[in-house]
Amino acid sequence: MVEDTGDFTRFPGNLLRRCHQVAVALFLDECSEFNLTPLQYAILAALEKDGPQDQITLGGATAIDRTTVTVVTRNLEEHGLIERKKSPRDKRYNIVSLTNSGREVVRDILPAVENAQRRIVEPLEKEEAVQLIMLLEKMMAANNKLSRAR
Amino acid sequence: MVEDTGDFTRFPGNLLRRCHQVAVALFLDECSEFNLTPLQYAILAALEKDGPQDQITLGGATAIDRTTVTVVTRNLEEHGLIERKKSPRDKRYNIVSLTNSGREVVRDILPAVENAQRRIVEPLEKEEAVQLIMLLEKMMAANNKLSRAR
DNA sequence: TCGATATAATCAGCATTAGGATTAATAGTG
DNA sequence: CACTATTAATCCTAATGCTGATTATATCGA
Repeated sequence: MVEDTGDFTRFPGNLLRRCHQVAVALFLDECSEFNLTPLQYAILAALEKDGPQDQITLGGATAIDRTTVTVVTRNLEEHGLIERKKSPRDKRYNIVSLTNSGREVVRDILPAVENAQRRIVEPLEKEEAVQLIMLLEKMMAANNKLSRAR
Repeated sequence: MVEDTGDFTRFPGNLLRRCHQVAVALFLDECSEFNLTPLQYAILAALEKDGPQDQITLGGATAIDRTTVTVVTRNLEEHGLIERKKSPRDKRYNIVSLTNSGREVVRDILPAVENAQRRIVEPLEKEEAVQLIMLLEKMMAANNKLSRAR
């Protein structure tokens, strides 16, 4: 019996990488007309839900690393979907807020985003999809502290 | 009833992104002394399993995009873990093979890689972990064609 | 044989993810 | 008040991932 050097392609880490690839591809496919990436959408959705906030808070709400938040928000600002202003109280903070244009986009894109999410779990039975989401949330909650963007 | 603009943080795509983040972080933590990333390991493991092969085949075996294979193999070559030679039969092909040093590393690192995989699913019950792997594989198999690295 | 087609690898460019260093600003302590 | 520590944002670097273009090579059909 030599066969216990597991097949790497079936390791959880590798499966998560590939499923994530697929999820991004489906998102981009469904949302192509809006020219928004998953991260850009996550930022806009967080701003719509919780209102204007600084970049660290935004990173916490979306689980996006602080340096990535810098890049993504700069990009969204250049496209006119958000504004960034230094807080007058504490000039270290950039307060990020939706523009009217951004508010419009984040609403209009929602059906496409939901289609993408549907397609991601489409190969699964309904109960399986529910189960998957539950398991992923459980894993994530426990390993919360491991990625810099809490 | 207004509450059907779902919470983006619980969408499958977002959960997959975050779980993948965690998986990469755990891999790097466990394997830090070997200075190998998950993709570098995937390439070495595929070479150990299937022997010397061209970059397209390698990309197929690991589900890594062809341009990423170019970057990762160049890096591994610079570190002396693999060799790349033009096939004499067809000079379009780079035939990639493990060096002795690479063969050594891919064997020595295995326990650390397995520890990482264990830690990824550690928050789950044993049957839950099995279920998760099954569900991820099912999703992936069905959406196979969606990412360039088949 | 010549021309069109196909294929492997690479490159350029952009987005995502993170670590580490730096800068600017604030807060806290003696 | 001055010195220290902390914190938010940014920059640099590097790895991952994909699109599209280019180059070199090979193949197939007329």
